[in-house]
Amino acid sequence: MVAADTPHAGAQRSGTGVRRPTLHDVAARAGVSKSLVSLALQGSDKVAPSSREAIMAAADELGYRPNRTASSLVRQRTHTIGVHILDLHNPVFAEILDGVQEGVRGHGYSTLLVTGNADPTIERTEITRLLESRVEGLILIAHRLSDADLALIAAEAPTVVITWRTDGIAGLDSVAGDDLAGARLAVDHLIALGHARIAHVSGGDNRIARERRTGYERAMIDHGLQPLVVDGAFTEQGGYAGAEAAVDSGATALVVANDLAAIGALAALRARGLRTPDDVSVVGYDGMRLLDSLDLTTIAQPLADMGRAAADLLMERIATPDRPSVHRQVDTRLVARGSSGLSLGPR
Amino acid sequence: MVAADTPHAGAQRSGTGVRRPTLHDVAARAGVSKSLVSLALQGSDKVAPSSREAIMAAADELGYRPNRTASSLVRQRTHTIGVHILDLHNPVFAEILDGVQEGVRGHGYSTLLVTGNADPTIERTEITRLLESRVEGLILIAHRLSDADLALIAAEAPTVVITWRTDGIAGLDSVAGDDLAGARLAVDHLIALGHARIAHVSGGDNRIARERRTGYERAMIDHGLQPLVVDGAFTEQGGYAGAEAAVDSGATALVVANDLAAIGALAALRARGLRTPDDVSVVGYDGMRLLDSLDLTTIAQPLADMGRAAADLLMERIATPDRPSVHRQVDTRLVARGSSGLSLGPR
DNA sequence: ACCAGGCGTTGGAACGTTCCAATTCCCAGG
DNA sequence: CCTGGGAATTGGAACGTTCCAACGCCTGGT
Repeated sequence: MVAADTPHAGAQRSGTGVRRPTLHDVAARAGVSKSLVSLALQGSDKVAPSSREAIMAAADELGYRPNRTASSLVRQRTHTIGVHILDLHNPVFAEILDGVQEGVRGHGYSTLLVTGNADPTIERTEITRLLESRVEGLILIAHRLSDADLALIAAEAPTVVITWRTDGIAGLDSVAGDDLAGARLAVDHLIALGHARIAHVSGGDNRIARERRTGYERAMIDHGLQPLVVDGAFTEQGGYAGAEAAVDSGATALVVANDLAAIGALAALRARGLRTPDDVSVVGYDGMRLLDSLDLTTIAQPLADMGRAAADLLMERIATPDRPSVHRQVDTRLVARGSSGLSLGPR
Repeated sequence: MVAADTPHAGAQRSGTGVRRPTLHDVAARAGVSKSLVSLALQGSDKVAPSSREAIMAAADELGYRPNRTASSLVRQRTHTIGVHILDLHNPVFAEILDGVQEGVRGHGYSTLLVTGNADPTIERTEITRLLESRVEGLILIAHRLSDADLALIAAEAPTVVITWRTDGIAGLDSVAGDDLAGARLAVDHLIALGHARIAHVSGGDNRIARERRTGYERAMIDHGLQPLVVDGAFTEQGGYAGAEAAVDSGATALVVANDLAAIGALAALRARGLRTPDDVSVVGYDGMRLLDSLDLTTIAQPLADMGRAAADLLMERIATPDRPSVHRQVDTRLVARGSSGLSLGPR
């Protein structure tokens, strides 16, 4: 028993005043130097068993908790990676995030999470914050940044973009499916079921939406069919409105830009008294888990795997910062469920 | 122009070697002391305009980026709060997280996010990690910790538990709806629609599930009806299996433990060729956004608001660590949609 | 001509670690 | 009895900030 004025276990209140015990305090109580405490706590084998015991006991009694900020400062490593997520509302991103979490935890990293609410300005400031916190890498689960901004960011920290291919930026890797091919899968599937009036409910004006739309258009043309694109968005509301417009134009099948919008489309059809798939077939895109229960056909991507792959890629780049950029393409496949079925022919 | 050996803007590669510029470097280039640079960067008004300009220019040219870890160390503030989320797969938690993010960002905080995958051991180690990172507060979006663990944690950092009321632990506040009353709302609604054979698909063996179950049972008994509880879980699979068991027992209406399970229940009914609400009515619990499109009746909680409320509570407690514990109860209401309707009477 | 006082600026200590170089201690070998 | 050397331990510098006390300088009042 030493130093009556050092705080002791559990006693300090959460808030003001009472300083948390440091290495010094533990050292004083154990009767050794702070260096030895540091060594012991790191599990070094050059600490005498007797000292180790005394140190552990002291640390325990004081409720000592190492200070990572101090440690980070001197080691020049934070063991933290920054994650930016475009939109927490979309379960798809949450599923990717889940994979990311699992992947980085496996490597002993924590995640600092930010959202930009799809606003490039907020996105930039939030990412700046991550950079100031000296994250060792960055994973962007979709973003709205320009290539120039992206290059600046990637120059400061290894970065992985999930959701679309990004080439030609040093220090940056990407993970994505092939949206062109995926959209074609949907079209082929519906044609095989006998549909001809297949419409596309678009995802708005952004990179992924354009890609999927193009894939749809090309596939239609290749089959000698007339593309029909109606405006939508990557939201339930977007899918709802788009589906209405599409059936108004006489479509018997819908290739919807993403799953969320497909759920909205289904609601629109239901509201109109149209049955799925008897009257109108629907195919979504992304492959979120929930769709299984909703019996919705979709172009599925291995979401959690994408997150894990991004984590792996990032770890590799942290280890080898100068290696060339890598794009990891995940496979996209059609998961046929009840929302797509035999067409009853043009009405 | 000074110091030819200092790194210059954009030039340093992301990885090895090249040291990032520090206050010293900026100071050297601007021809002033590091103290003045620090002052200028903090926007102090006691820096001469000429110096300020020179400093800003130098910082810019060097691509200077303040180091938050160093700053945190000396200021004893990290401006970071730790968030633990039980399960990223459940959109409900994501919606709460979204509110949390918004709430803390408004106060200039970042979030360090971890998941424990519903395993108390992982949960503890992940939260330990947060504590070591010296987060200034903790928000637990559901957890599996014991009260003892919780008390230990709350003694180290202000903590808010979302999802159920937690009393009697110093330094800890909570935000939740009234599950007892909520379950009663569901029962009342179904009885008003003429149902009598109302079953409850439970959420398994955990605190919330028990609460909702008890609410259901009491409401049934108060109405002179016989409770019928079938085992389920807070997952689609749980709801699916539970719904099968319930209809086998002749139920015409289902109060399902949460929305995810309700979606599963709907799938089970569909698979059996039962129509909703004509054959069987279904009521979920939680109020996730998606349900609107799915036309599923639910006992709704203001999820994002709960997240924001937790953030506010945490900010208050950080400001006043010693104030008494607060429980913020949010209101729970029935949102009637198509999945619940008039009963056709007992079959 | 001198001094008070404000403004702008500066050096240095501190934050809590890690890690290197140096020191002490002890024992075996000569 | 001395010495060499390994094991155990230690002091101190460093990491990049913040902030305090103190400094020099200029201006204006007397």
